[in-house]
Parts: sequence; structure tokens; C-alpha cells
Amino acid sequence: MTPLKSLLVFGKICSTLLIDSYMFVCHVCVMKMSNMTSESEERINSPNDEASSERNMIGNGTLKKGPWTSAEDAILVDYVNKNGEGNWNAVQKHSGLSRCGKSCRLRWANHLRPDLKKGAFTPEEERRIIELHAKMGNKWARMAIELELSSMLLAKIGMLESRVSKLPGRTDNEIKNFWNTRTKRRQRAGLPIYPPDVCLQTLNDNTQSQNMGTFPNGDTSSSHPEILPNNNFQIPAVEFKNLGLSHELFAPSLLDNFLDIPGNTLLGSNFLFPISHPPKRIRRSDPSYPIYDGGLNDIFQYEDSSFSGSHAFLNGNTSSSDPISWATKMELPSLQYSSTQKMGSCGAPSSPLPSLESVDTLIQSALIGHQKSDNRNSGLLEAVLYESQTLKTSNSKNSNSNSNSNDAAAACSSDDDDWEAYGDPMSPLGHSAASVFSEYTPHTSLDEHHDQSLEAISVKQEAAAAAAADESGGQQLEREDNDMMMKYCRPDLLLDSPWFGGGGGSTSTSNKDHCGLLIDPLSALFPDDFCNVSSMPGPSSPFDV
DNA sequence: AACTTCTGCAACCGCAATGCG
DNA sequence: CCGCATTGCGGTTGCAGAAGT
Repeated sequence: MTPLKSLLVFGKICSTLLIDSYMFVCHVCVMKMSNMTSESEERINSPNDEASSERNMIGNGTLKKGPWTSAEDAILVDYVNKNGEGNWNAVQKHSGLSRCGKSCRLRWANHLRPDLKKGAFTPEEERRIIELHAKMGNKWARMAIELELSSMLLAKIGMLESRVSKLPGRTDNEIKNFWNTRTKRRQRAGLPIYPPDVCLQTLNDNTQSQNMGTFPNGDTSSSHPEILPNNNFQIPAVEFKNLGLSHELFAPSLLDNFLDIPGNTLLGSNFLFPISHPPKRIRRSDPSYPIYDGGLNDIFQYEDSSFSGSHAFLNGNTSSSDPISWATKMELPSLQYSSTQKMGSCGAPSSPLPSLESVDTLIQSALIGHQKSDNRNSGLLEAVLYESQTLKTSNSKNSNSNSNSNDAAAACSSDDDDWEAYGDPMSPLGHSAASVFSEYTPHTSLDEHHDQSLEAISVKQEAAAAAAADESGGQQLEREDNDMMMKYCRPDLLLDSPWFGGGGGSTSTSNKDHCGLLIDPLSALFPDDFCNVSSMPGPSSPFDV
């Protein structure tokens, strides 16, 4: 062992001992404090906390409110390490902590959990949050879960080694605070809450959904109004008239409040037409929504659970991700978009979201286009699932369809070369994505309005970018990275990447190994689909290159 | 330096869903 | 089925520090 290694090991041992000692001392201090026998030690740690602790005592004086002290934290951490999470009301009984169970749970979840990421949000995280909020509204807990799940999936399939960074451990409270702060800030600056590109994504998605007679979430049960962004990102009253709606549909005050918000640029279709009232919460016990507790494999252990052939944990089809639920509560509107990258490749301001969510949403549109109106959002898994199903029918499709699709995609793309390069007709996903374009790209009067909106929004975007210095960094970054991230936003490119056995059509065995990264858990989840896919002969199989 | 205002964050509260006897 | 306990979510509030005057 080299001296350097020895030093490192020694340092690690010392730090461990120090932490343990500190924990023990803190524990002792708080035990004393809780018995009201001595307060001196606690004052050393946090004099201000102790000064306010008495006035924060509630009830019979055994429960404390207000900021947590480091000693209390230590007790709680110690307790959870020994007993695990849950049964929070027992914490007070067994640890001597003068906090109610609710407070303990909150403190643990928001501050003491070891897998938390603290610090300022990165631009990428901000993008993800904006996108998620546009998608699902004020569903902070679900947003936090989606952030974490997507990062885990990326890790699993190896994309972490690419440009996509991990987004671990943000709490719902953190996301909520971030969003509220950001909203206030943008309101003050007179900026739209949602970036124009997100609006455009929603517009495009809704347009496509209309053409398909479906909502972005796949609902086909009711008609819905045209959702078009306004140039100045305000909701004009005329929209309500055009929609055949009256203000009486809404409580006037609520509507006024809603319209007062500068960033309320769009009315998601579901916002106006609530369809269902899904369960509000996701429980740990819900088999369709597993909670990650440390290992990625935990995601995939639900193969035996009740979400047959689905991956509800990713898309949250259980419920509240369905934007309708929040819409009925008149929360800030999400934009209900789902197909992000199509817009980006159609020359409109492209999506700034080089994330799994982007993959997600693009595939989702494909799913919709293929009558996958099962009210699910999409995820990477669904992307592959969808592709597998596409493959099953690929033989029945004529080659003309392929060429047309690719032509349409190429004509639509703002990056023709890239599209041509990745739109390999032999690439099933290239075919699929292109098919989506050709089959479902709207050719209605909406196009005209769409183009006008794009132009107007483009101007607005520039003005907003100039005015919003605080946002400019992120948006600029988004534009700069867009090309580079394109391949990670498009499933065809993604699946064509080495991680999915593509790599420009090379036929190395390592590609198969990479494929295994994804196929293994997926085949465990959906044995039928993946047996079929993997057993398909010839180059039409996405993983048999 | 003192005071006021602003901002962001941590924590609380109310409510609803779920678990369980 | 009912009622109680527990858990979790989303909205709101209060406080501490930063920024401005």
C-alpha cells in the first residue's frame, strides 16, 4: 500500500470516528435537553435554537416546533439508521426526540436523507423542472420522483457517461420552493413563466393530439378546444369565447387571478375539460408506483407486481400526473405537452431539454400515434416497447412508407444532415420517428396559425431573452447544447447510439453488451415483448445489428 | 451604522388517502 | 363497514440573511 493510500485510509477512519463521536455526543445532549435537566450542551451547538425552543414547545411541553437543531438531527439520523424509515410517531417515544412524527418525517425527507442533493439547481435541473411542471402542474412530489427515476434510468443504461447528468435527490419541497421563487421572479420581471419553446412543444403536442382526436394523455373521450399560444403569452378573453366557454365556467376571482399571471400562456386542454379525478397521492404500497430507495434494481423488482406490461412507475399513469387533477383545482396551468422534440426538429425553437424526459415525450407522441391511448405518459421503457411493437408490424409496412416518412422528417428537420444521418431506413426507430412525422404531422389550418405563432413567439423569445438576464444563461446554454443533445432527445438517435447497439451500424459484440444493459431489466419486466423482439430475425431487430 | 425591504428557504398546517384492527 | 392512526401532498407562513436606502 502506498503512503498516499495509507493516508487516505487513515483519514477515512478518523473521519468516521469523529462523526460517530459527534453523533453520540449530540444524542446525549439532546437526551438531556429533552428531559429538561440541562440545556448547556445544546446551547453550545445552537444557542439561538435553544432560546426559541421553549416558546416553540406545544401541548404539554413535550413537543417542539421550529427549526431543528443539529443535535436533533443527529438523533433522528441515528434512529432511522437503526430502525429504518416509517413509524414516525414512534420516533418521539423511542428516541426521546421532542418532535411529532410528522415533523420527523419532514425533516428526514427534506434534509437528512443521505441521497439528497443540496445546493442550487443546475440549469439542467431547472429545465427539467420547468418541463415537468408544464407537463403535470403543481405535483411536486411526482416531479421529484420523476427527476430521480429518470436519472436512475440514465444511469442504468449508461447514458450518464454521455452528456446527460444525474439529477438525484431533489425534494418536493425544494422543487416547490424553486418553482414558487422562480414564478415570483418572472412575474416581477414581466416574463412568461414557461419558456416559449415549452409553449411551442405544448402547442405542437396539442395540435397533433387534435388531429388524432386524442388528448396528449391519450384520452379520447371528449373534444377539446384548440390551444394556441398568444403572442404576448397572455390568455386573451377571445380564446374563451372561441372555445365556447364562458367566464361563468370559472369562479370570476379565480379566473382573474389566473389571467393575471403573466406566464399563464396556454390553457392546456385538460385544464378546461377535466376528465377524471385520479387519486391524489402515490403511496409506497402502490405497486404501480415503486419508490426508489437506493438501488436502481429496485425499480425493476416490480416485474411481479400488478402493472402488467406497463411501467407506471415511470409515467405515473396512476393519477396525479394526469394534469387534469390539478387543473380542476385551478392551479397554475401545465402545458400538457408531450412531444417535445418534434417541434425542435421542425425548425421551431427547439427544445432546450436534452433529457430523458425529452426522449420520453417524443416517444409518447409516437405511442399516441399508434393508438396507444392508454392514458399513460411515456418513458424510455415505453420507447423501447413501442419500438418492439413497431418491429412486429414492420414487415407489413411497405418500403414506400419508409421513404416517405424519411422525406417528411428530413423536410421537417432543422438539421437535415443529422436527420438523414440518423434516419437510417434500416433503423427501426428512425423509421418509427419518421412515421410519426409523416402520419401525424398536422396538415390542417392549424399549421398556418402554428407558423404564425412560431414566428411571433420567436420574436418574443428574443425579447424575453434580452430582458431576462437571470434566465439567459440557461436558455443560451439550451440553444448551444441543442445540437449536441439532439441525439439524446430523439429515440431514433438514441437507439442508434452505441449504448443501444447502434453506433452507426457497426456490428461489434460490445454493442450487444450495451444492449443488454437495457434489455435485461426490460425483458424482466416485459418478457413477452422482449422475447419477441430479441427473437426477431434479421436486421429489423433494434438490438440485432 | 441603523433601518427597512426583499428574498429564499425551512417548517408548519390542513386535508386527503391509505392501512389496519 | 367503520373509526382511528399513520402517512403523504400541496399550500402557506415565518424567519434569517441579503440587499437597498
